[in-house]
Amino acid sequence: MSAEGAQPGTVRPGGRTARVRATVLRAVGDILAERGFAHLDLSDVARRADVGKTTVYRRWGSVTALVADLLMDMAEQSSPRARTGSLLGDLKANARLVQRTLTDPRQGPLFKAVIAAATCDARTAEALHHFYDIRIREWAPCVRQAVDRGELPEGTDAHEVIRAVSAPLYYRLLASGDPLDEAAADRAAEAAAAAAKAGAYVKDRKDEKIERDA
Amino acid sequence: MSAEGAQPGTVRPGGRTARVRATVLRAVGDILAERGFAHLDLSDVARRADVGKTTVYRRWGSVTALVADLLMDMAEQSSPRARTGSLLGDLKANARLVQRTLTDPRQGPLFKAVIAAATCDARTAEALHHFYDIRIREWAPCVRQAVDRGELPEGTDAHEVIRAVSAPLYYRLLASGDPLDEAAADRAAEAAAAAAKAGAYVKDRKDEKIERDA
DNA sequence: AGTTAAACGGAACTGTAGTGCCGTTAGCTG
DNA sequence: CAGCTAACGGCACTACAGTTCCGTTTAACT
Repeated sequence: MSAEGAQPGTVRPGGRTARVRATVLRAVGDILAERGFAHLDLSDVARRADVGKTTVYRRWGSVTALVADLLMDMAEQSSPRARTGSLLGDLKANARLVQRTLTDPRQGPLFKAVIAAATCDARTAEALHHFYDIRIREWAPCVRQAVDRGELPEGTDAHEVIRAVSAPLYYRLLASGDPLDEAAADRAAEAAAAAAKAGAYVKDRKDEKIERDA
Repeated sequence: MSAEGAQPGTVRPGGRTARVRATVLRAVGDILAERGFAHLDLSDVARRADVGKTTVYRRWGSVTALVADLLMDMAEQSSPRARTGSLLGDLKANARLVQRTLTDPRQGPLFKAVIAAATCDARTAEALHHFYDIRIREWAPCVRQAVDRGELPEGTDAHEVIRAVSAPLYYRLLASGDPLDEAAADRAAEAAAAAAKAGAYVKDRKDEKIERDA
């Protein structure tokens, strides 16, 4: 007898199963990139991937689950960090990378769609957070090295600095709509570096100036 | 004869028409806040608003158009800025306001959903950008006053500083998933203030250090 | 108050997304 | 390489979102 609790695709992950997954995720990415999250439905995915409709419904079952799986896939391909020798150089390289990704004709719309999907479902959101966690971990050493070199104060939260570089770019992409050019990327990097040098990202500041209310 | 190009609701905007719009937008907000963008469909809206299904389809016609109209409505209610007397005080007040809004049980999910909708449609995105443009204009004077007081360098881009306060909070909400607490808000304000003081948001820097490549 | 047509709303219709059934293909194990 | 069954895929079915049609209500203007 088989353990009936197992999800389809987990017992025999290779061969055809893997091929179907790759084709389907490719189709999902294509649809998200060119039509956006709102126009994604499972029937359409099955048609585009040239795969049985039943298969898509059985293995994923919902739009958000599809996107979550796509994010798992995206999380595996990592892009290595820069090593320019200075904090500002590294942060600018990171900012430029993010900026180029978000303005790319395929990646930009894709990221928009993936984030939209994550707002609708907890599991998808979790997959997205995992994705960014990996990317941030990849780049955090830049900041730690800057601390070692004495460029930044001791106790600086490396992850927080890396996030500070991306944040303004994502804010432009999703909220304000301001242009996402190289100047914006450089500015994001410079601002993060300046704030970090001023100690804005030093963590666990128990020695903070005494609260002065009441 | 009537100009047939006119959109429904524009010729007789008062009375029942206005009442229907208010009820429908209320229902849209409710659904977005409690179920998210993916589960919003026009039939459901009509049912919840206790309004003829035909009306919703005729006047709005799509989910994104509904959200765009909701954003028009949201843009009208503005929240006045703080006047604490110092840049950091004002920025912290702004950061706290954004943080409280995004963690509010109704407003938080609503903002997520609205941003998700904006990623799927150009007109909705435009409405969202307009919404943030208004909010940012409202708070920009804080920064200009700080320049006048000599707290910030001449030529500092006021809008950019205000955006820099919100950006990390939205990044947490939508991308990284890190906690959106008061500490995060204070950090965002402090980082923006520090970067601004360092001159990271001075615009039109034609006197920038000479490019040194090739 | 009366007139006009803008806007609403009920009811019937249609296309298609989502589901269930079952036979076929092919991945893993020994 | 043979057997077992996980996983796929075609087909028929269902439910409901989205559309059309037309009669009713009522906002705007005189």
